[in-house]
Amino acid sequence: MDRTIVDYQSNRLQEKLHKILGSVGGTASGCPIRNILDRFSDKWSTLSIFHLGDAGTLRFNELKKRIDGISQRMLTVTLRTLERDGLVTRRVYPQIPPRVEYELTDLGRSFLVQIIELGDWASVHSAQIMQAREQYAAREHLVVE
Amino acid sequence: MDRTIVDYQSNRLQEKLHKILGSVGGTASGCPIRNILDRFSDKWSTLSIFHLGDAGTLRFNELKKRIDGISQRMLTVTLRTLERDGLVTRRVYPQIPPRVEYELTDLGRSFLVQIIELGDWASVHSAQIMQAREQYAAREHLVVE
DNA sequence: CGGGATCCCACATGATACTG
DNA sequence: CAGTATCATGTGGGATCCCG
Repeated sequence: MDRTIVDYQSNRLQEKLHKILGSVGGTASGCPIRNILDRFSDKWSTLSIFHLGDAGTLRFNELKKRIDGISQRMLTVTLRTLERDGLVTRRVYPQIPPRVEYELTDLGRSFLVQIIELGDWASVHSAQIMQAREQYAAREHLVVE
Repeated sequence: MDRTIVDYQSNRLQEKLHKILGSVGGTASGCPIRNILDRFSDKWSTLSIFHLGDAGTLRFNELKKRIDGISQRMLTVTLRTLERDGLVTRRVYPQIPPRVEYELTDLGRSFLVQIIELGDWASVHSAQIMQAREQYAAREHLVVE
């Protein structure tokens, strides 16, 4: 059930790890890998993709209602970035008042699968992590004598 | 080979997605899921875990040498957080000069597997994303008339 | 309705200096 | 060697106002 102990030493994973470490080597900010990983780390990006994945197509304000606490500005900025990276399509209907619909691309759905797995991991291990945090405060640090 | 088009509509994934959306619902900053996802998004955390996963055990300065560009302060802060969350162990040898070794826990190795998959996704799709970015600059936005 | 433009501040992070 | 403490800064992101 709980796969906490993982065979991370499998050739397959080691291979991927070395490939990644090679790619991120130069911390030159131009590094595309780092650049993409930043999308995963962005709170608003992940939430936007979760909701678009769930709902299919959403208008700007529909999305805004679903993402609790996001400001108009950040939703705009986030969606622009996702559109620029090819994860989301933006469709404008030239009518008054304007209607703009957002939807995941195939690439975006592929991305969604990844962050679902992340979220699932977090969900499964959250209790373990919360426990570690509690112990941390009241712990003597490990000392080898 | 390239699984860009993914069956993201599988019951399994939808189930996980709904579970996640339920958990992140209240954007109360105390939310453990959001809280954990922040670790994934942290540049220095992911790099630290990559290198610890690759090397097994590393001393403070060994790790610092491997993570290009990290400041002493940020490495300390990062390692403390990872230790607090139970992802990394910190072992202090009381000798002069001091010797401190860091190593992934089982939980940390489980985490490592997740970010390897992320990095792999980024690596596989980076060309596609870079291409999307180039097109974005020179594109007429999609308008339905 | 769906933004764009500004202002502004908190906080994350870098640089530097000191220490057991 | 492995930090801690202090100071400096830049920028992510919220609040607000305006516009087609």
